Amino acid sequence: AVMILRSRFLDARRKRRNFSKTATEVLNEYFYSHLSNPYPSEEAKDELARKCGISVSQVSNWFGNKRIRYKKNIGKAQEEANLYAGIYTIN
Amino acid sequence: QQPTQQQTEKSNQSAPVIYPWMRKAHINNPVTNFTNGETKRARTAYTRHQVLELEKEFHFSKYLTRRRRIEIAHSLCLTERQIKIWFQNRRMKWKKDHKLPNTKSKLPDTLPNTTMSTPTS
DNA sequence: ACCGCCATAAATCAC
DNA sequence: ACGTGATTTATGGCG
Repeated sequence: AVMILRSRFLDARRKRRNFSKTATEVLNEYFYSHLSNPYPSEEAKDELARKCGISVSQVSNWFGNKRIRYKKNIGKAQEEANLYAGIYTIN
Repeated sequence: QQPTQQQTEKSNQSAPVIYPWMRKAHINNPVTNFTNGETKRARTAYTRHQVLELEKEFHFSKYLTRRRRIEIAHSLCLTERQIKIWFQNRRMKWKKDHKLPNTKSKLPDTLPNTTMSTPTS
């Protein structure tokens, strides 16, 4: 029983923190301005990671989560997030 | 029940655009969810015992022979495919954990010039 | 034909 | 309780 609790301590996600507001803003801006194909290239991920001060795999996690969670909504509060990209879909 | 509203409001131009990436993928062996009528993909969570054994085996060797894969599949009540995929995923995880988390500059060496301006940690 | 790598999906975990 | 970042099963493409 103790083993089980112990293993949870070692999990990395234990120490989860939210990204900074500016980081989230940068990521959202990219996401919504590429809504037709929100799959950043490796180079784009690199740059986003730099701008946001997070790792590339964190950028990948963010986009993975964002895509799935956007899909699960479609037309809910997603319209309101259109504040980000407006109507200029760069893709 | 008369939604006599066509929603011709100003916020009209936003939502309805559905791009191909938004369509569902991998909707096989679904689990019938009655309460909501939703059809979800089943993702079996392996038991602690299964993971423990797989983890032990991985520590022994990162790659499996066909023979070993069959043995493990039987002893853990998983399919060969599941074992194979578990090891693939585990290798990916190992790589992720094992590579240095910082300074991922893949610049080989042989810097063309010496204008390197203070890496500063 | 088969298997590994990789990016990704989707569900789920855990703070 | 929920939001969100991370992890765990699973797919498909390509080499």
